[in-house]
Amino acid sequence: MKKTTRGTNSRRARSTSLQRRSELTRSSVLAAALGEFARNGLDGARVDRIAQRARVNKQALYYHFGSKKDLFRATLASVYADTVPVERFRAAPDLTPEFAMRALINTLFEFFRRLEDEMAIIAHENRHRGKHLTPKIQEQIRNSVSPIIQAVREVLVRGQREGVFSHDIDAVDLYMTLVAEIMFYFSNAYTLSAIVQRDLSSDKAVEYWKTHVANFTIAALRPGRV
Amino acid sequence: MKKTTRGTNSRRARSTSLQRRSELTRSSVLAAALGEFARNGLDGARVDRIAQRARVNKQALYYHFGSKKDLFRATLASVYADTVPVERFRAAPDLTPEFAMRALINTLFEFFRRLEDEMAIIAHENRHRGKHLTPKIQEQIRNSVSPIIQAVREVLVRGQREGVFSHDIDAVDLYMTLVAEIMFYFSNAYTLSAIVQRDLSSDKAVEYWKTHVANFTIAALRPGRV
Amino acid sequence: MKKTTRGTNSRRARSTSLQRRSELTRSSVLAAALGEFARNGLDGARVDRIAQRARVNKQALYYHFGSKKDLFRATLASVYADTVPVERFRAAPDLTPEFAMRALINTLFEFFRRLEDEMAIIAHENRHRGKHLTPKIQEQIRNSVSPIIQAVREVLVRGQREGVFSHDIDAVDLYMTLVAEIMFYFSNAYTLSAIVQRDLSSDKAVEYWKTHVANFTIAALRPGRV
Amino acid sequence: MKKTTRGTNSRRARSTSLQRRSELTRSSVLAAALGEFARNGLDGARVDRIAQRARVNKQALYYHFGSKKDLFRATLASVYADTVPVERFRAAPDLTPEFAMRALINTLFEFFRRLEDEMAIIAHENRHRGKHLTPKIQEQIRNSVSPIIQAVREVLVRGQREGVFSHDIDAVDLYMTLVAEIMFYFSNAYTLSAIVQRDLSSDKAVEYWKTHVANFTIAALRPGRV
DNA sequence: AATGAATGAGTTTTCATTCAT
DNA sequence: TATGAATGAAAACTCATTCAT
Repeated sequence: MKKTTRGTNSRRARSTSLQRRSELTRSSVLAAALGEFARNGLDGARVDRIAQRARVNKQALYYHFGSKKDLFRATLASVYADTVPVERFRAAPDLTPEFAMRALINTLFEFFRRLEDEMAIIAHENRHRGKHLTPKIQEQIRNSVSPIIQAVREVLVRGQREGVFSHDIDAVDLYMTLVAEIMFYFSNAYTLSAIVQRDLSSDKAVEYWKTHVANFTIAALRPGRV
Repeated sequence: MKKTTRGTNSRRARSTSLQRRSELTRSSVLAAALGEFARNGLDGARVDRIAQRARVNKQALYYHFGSKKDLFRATLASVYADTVPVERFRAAPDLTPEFAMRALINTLFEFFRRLEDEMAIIAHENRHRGKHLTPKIQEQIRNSVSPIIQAVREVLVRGQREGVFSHDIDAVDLYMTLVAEIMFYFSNAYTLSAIVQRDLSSDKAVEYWKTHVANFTIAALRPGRV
Repeated sequence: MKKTTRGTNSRRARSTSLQRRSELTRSSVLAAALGEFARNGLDGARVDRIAQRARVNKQALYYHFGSKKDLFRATLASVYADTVPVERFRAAPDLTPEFAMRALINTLFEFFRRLEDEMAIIAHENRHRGKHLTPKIQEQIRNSVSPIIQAVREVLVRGQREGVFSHDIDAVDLYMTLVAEIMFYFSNAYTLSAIVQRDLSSDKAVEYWKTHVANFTIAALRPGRV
Repeated sequence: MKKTTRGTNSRRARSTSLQRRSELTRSSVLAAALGEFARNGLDGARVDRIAQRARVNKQALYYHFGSKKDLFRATLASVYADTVPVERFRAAPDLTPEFAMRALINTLFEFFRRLEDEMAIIAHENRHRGKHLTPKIQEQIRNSVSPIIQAVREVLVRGQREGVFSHDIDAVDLYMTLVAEIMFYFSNAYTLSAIVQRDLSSDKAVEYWKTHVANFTIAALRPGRV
């Protein structure tokens, strides 16, 4: 950027960089806040630490976000705003429904696996009984989730149409079921590990659970009397 | 799991002369701590509030538990120490395996439904990455969970023996699957509500999900090629 | 004791042992308090710790001494009450005055060297500007110190009479001078060690200082013009 | 050694814009801490009282010093960091060695007489068995003390060269001897007063002891067989 | 006289937030 | 805007002392 704007008058160069700077500040604060809130919760999080991690001054943080609680709200919103790469959930239409479903489950696993911090924030918010869920954020949640539900629905409907999936199941229910089995695994890894006495965060363990979920789901979807 | 300080009331101070007094204090502090930690987490919890709710002097709390962190540890342990009502999970042997499984799922729902605070504590501990899980507590977890796993195993094995359940599934995996679908529902009610735009905590909604889980599970367990 | 009183009626045996017990309690509390107050001062000392070290119940401590401050006062008094073994300071009359003086200095060194705790208490009291020095304690101080001063005086006077010590020095001044050089060494060992960069508490270092003090004193006492 | 916040007063906040503010806060806290720790020791000192005396917010104290213990360490360091007025210890070369020595002793008396608080801090640290003596502080001690030792050495050597002082004495030993007799007097004034039944802090009493110390020292330094 | 538990009044420390430059 | 310093309110924790058995 510097190279291309070299030569233009200094005032413009400065105002541009200020805008950019502001955005950079916001986003680096949000990134830092995500990690801090995820690990420590709203109360355990330290404003100083967020500012330090974001490499911005504390005052800048207050300037942009107003207060710690507001920053938490903004972070919560950003969790749903940023993170869904829609295209990843487009099921390949050339696969059989069963394999498309397995592929989708695989994608969901990989997707959630990287959202440790986001899941922690969401869990936290639920423990706060949705106190910070403004209508706007609720809408963001729906927007964010809908492409995933849509992807589930597409595969499900195709399977039903082709007669390989049961008609007795609803797409949203299936979505919730899948997310339950995936998120539960990742968010409860530590206490579950005590039960099964294995490290559930290892690649091998994750792969095992992924296969189980896929098999279980496919089995449940087979048509037949229920 | 909730403390039932049955009987002793007015005459308590005099009649429970011995070290009972100590136990009463301990248990009422633990009960208060459970609620406070569940709602607010380790950092958000207030020692004053716990003491107040427990109707004990704040310093009694320190006398018995040493520090806030230690109290959290003790609370976590108590979550698993309070005995699971084993008999509730004894499947009636006169039911068909399918109905026994449905009955078991029903029991699990009712069981977890009352453990809001306990689930929150466990969620907190997972967010803390198991920092407070001492070996002793880990053992308590296993002891606490094993009768439930055992109940799941019994029904599963009976169904497999009678040829109505698939042999492709492991009892522990099934246990985890069921708990995932149940606990996830209760712990994520608020953000999930934003998605489906319904109040998921109503009896009707819980009943709906319970039926879904049962149907889904039974379907998955049908024998046949996978 | 038990053996000799065996056979006497139980009441007497008990009352005797109670008296004894009381005295034992008092003295073991005082001994524990001495160490605790010496190491930690009045404010830093912990009543719990004193009771624990004395292996008595806290209530016993309060029963016998009333309060922490009173216990400190009692400890301060005991410092001066217990500790001077008069006979040790009787100078051997067959030594020359110079050797008698060296012997006396040696005795003083050995005497103070074992009084680390007592010196700390005294230092503490001085920092408190003598706040706890009741008239009674002041008298105890004089009683306790006077045999030492007397011993110094005897050797000094004998030397003066025999013409080997100067007449220009007062016995009390000499006593204070000696005590200054000895107590200062022991009570400031840690900061002095930083200056001379040696461990002043080693036997060798103490011996060196003892010799210096003796030489210096003897030299100062030689008769001659001042 | 006492802080003299000279000059700045009303305009202080505005005129000392830069990091001077910080330094002023630090130094006024240190000055207040010196008095409080001297009088009450580490445990007896009250952070509130220090902040109040320093006329700063209590939290400013934590901002600058971290904790009570660290403040004690800083205070201890400051005791030795405040520069010894070297020039005061330069002996006038036109005096005879004997008079130079008397002058030096006089200077030492006047010097230590004003260091009541500093001596108390040092006494506390010794009672703490040098627990807070970091290597850095140890070096500060040496640096602080060395000009005094040097002054003692100069007078001693000159006297030895001129044949009026004995060669049998070491400069550091002489320094320690003098400091012992001076500091001991001031730090033990209260218990010593009980012994001699006089008020040792009066000017007259100090003068008497000063003369005694000088006479005793000069006498000890006379050359001759030891 | 002995003991575990309780208590109240402090004391240190923390932390979000704001000021002044 | 950026920064170091300041601040007030609250939080955790401590400790001498007393109670009840």
